[in-house]
Amino acid sequence: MEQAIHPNISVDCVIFGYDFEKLNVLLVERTLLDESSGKVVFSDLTLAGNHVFVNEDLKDAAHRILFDLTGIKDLYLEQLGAFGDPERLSGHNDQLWLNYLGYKPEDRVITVGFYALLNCEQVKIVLKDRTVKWYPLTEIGQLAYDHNRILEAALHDLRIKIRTAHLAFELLPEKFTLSQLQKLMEVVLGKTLDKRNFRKRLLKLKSLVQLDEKQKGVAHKPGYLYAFSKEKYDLYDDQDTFSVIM
Amino acid sequence: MEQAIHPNISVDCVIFGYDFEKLNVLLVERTLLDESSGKVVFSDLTLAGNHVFVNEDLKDAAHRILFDLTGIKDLYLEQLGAFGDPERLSGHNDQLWLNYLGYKPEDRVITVGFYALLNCEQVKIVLKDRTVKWYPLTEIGQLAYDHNRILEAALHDLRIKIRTAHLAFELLPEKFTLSQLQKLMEVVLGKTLDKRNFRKRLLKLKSLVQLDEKQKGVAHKPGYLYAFSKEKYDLYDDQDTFSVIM
DNA sequence: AATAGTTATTGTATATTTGACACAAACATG
DNA sequence: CATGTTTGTGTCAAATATACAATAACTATT
Repeated sequence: MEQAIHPNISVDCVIFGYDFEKLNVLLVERTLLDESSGKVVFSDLTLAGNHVFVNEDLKDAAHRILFDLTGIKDLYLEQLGAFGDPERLSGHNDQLWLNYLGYKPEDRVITVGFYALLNCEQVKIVLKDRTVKWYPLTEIGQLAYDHNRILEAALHDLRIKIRTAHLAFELLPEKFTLSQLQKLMEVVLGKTLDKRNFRKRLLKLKSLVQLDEKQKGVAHKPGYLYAFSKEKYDLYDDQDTFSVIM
Repeated sequence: MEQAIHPNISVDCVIFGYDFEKLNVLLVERTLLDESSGKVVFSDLTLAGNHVFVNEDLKDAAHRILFDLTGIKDLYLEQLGAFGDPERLSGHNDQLWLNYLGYKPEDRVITVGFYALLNCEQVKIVLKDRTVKWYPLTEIGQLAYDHNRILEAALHDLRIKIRTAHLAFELLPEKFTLSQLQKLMEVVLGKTLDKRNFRKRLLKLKSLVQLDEKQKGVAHKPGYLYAFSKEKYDLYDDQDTFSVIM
């Protein structure tokens, strides 16, 4: 792989992490220090992103960025589209930062947005040379560049696509209870669902298989564990999808 | 607007045109002549596309390309995403053509796909310096570059989004009959629909208004004309959308 | 002027899906 | 063993989806 950086094309990833409570997004701190005084000029947050290499496929670049941050190789990745407003890097802090990194601040950069889905349990080592943390979706304020727009687009797409059933499984561990799945849908869709009706529908999904195993160590009646069967999903394809869940 | 061409970023548009019979796509002929003999080296078809200007918004670039080809300014435009396979321009003919146009064939170009919708009646002057023609969707063979992939993505997106009601109106003239609308849905969705049930559902749409006018000059009972009301659509917003049509 | 050809318009009965709702069983804890 | 907590399950009414056919309105032809 050619390692030269392409000056005009970048990739930004909205990394959604679910912790059984809420949706979080992995954000990277961007802190500029004054070179002489060492004082903080500004400090804010960005999505995980970087320029692509000149001979690198866009999706490969996204996977590379995800791997560097989470150590996971095969994350679910969905492209959101290109963001190419000529003014997208023209914020004051953005210009200072690009200059600091050695880019030409006036260069046109279009970015391709992706989003990734994972369960927070999956990612242990989040630390690197820069501070990277989970932020609850509901508490995210203003981000660098046009990253709020990208986040918005990602959330919009997630809310639509999660109805196609298999997306939800990316946000859960391998084995999960129906209640955990329901809670996830409630968090993402932003509304509560009826337990009995939810189960009735879910059990129609051929790709959702009940295991011979129950939850352990919980102070209540343990639920059966379920898993997503990729084989059955591939088999039944689109019958097993779309608006199965509401 | 800065007129310098950006060497690394292009825009390609899938222009869908409906002619009350079938879906068509506007394609551009790409014919390379041997400079000395004048013989045709190859001749094939491409989507409507071009490089963006360095300070031009992506959507603006798409509109510019559409205007140059159709003379229409306000076409419905939807972004499909970025296509960035490093090998996307490496076909034999593609390399010859890029060289002929004066680009560096080895340059990395990512393209952003869009699709536009219009009724074939809307566009009169299709001629320019290069041959541009409507091709029935079902008869399109192999296109240049990765344009078959872009076309596929556009069609997929169109089939999903047309269920959100207002897309269909872009493919019809201002006034249309319910049968014309039904035929359009049948063509796009690729299946026949029950007339009575179709009408029952459609008439629930608040944004679809019946005019005091009937079809004229047809050799059968004339149908009422209908129109799409953008005002009512904006008013009722998402109640008026999604899976109203099946 | 009558007829043939074509498409528009409309309703009902049946099957299917959705939505609301409550209680006993199973585990951990103290 | 009593308490707290979550699981797992069925029915009925309402809404929605589907299948289906006969008459009306126009043009073209004779």
